[in-house]
Amino acid sequence: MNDKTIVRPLQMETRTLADRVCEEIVTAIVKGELPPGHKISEPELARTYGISRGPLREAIRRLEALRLIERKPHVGARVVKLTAAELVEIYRVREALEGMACRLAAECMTDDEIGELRALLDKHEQGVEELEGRAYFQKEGDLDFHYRIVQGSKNAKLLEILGSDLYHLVRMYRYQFSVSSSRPKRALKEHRQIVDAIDARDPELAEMLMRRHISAARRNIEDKLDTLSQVLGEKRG
Amino acid sequence: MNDKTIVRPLQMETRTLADRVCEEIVTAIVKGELPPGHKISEPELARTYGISRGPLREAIRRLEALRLIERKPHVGARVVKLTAAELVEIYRVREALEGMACRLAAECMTDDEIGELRALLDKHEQGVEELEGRAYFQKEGDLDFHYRIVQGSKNAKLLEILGSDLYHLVRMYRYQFSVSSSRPKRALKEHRQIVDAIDARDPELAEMLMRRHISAARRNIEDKLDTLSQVLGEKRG
DNA sequence: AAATTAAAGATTGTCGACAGTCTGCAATCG
DNA sequence: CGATTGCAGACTGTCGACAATCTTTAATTT
Repeated sequence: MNDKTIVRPLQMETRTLADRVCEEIVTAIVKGELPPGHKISEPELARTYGISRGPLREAIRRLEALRLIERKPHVGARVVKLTAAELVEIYRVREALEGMACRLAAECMTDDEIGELRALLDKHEQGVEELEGRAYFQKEGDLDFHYRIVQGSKNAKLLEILGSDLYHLVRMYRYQFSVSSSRPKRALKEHRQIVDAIDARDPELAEMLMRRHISAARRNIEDKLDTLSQVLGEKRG
Repeated sequence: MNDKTIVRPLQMETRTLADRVCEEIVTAIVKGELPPGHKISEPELARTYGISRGPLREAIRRLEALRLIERKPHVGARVVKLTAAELVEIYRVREALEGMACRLAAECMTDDEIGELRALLDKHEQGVEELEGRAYFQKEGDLDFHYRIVQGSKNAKLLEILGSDLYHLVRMYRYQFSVSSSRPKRALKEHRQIVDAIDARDPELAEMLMRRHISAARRNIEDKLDTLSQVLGEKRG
């Protein structure tokens, strides 16, 4: 009960080496510094981060759990290549899980949390108007909104799956394709409808709206990718 | 293009040590040989399986990814304790994901797969009648049915999440609480309805039926656990 | 006697080294 | 000239050992 309770000077690295390196590699992958398909060389990365192969292998294992890299025995690890089909699959899963999250949020979210959600949307609206709504919305704002609703569901499993299995991949996709949400105003409007349904404590409406919202985004991606593959397909077609 | 296509004599252990040990520990945990809350001692387990701590640590990390154990830095790993609340959370997630899987299965499943599904249900019906439907149904038969529908969705992400994050925990719960599905005939009837909806290529009905099916199972668990905690709660007043 | 502190034991995190396997290149043969 | 085989290099999988941390026990003090 004495000086031990002082705040540690600079958050004395209580986390393990593997923890920190894992985080760094995650951002490196999401930002594209480690591009998809890139070979992960254990000795090279170990030198890069100044650690031994032991902790690095632990970090790599964790990245595999996050579905950011894929490993083959005796061959090595590579950064995942997100194909169009897989991205669509992810959006199907998001539709299901976030729909459920939204339903539960309408039941469990506190009034304070709903207020914060509205404030967040107001901030987004500013961003949409000021920047003509591409840069801000595309990056983290949108996922912020979705993440908070998942938190509002008070369901740890939902949070766990969405947070550790899916959102990293979605973020990676957005960074690398530089997707410009392409319908920021409409998305914002849909977000407001969703909050209204949650505020009205209408679980079924909230779920339906969220599912339509994500489903629309999925169809948006499907269209883009279809036209893209058509253009590319004509060459080898 | 010659003899290289012969089947390998005895599937020369191409998997790594960590792979095999991980599998063994998974079954040990699911079957309760390693009970919930049990401390995972690295040196002890290493001796048990006759391997070094290196591969064992890798296996432990994989178990952590499967959510079967929890680790704290510098303290160690313990087998997860499945609380009632967490189990209900898992069933919420299953309701969402398997509902979506069932919807997609109604669109994507081949007629052959549907036929196999019906055959499986016939086999289950025999089991229900012969054994008065407890032992067989509770163990693997039910999850077989659900797993096949998820496979029928042709969505790898769904299969990944359900297979690696949730089903192990459900299996563990069933082994350890020895839950006797308690409504085998009704569940079988619901299963048949679901297959009928898939066969009719009615995605929305299929999803709704699957969700109701899992939701009923969840309420069943909630009731049991409520009464159980009531009984236990009277002691501590 | 209870509580606090200090030391001992064990365990986890980290490291360097060795062995088995895969990849790529080169030399050889058809 | 193309395909196959052998070899060199690099890399991953595995192992044993050391250091840092946590837990437990015991002694000391109030």
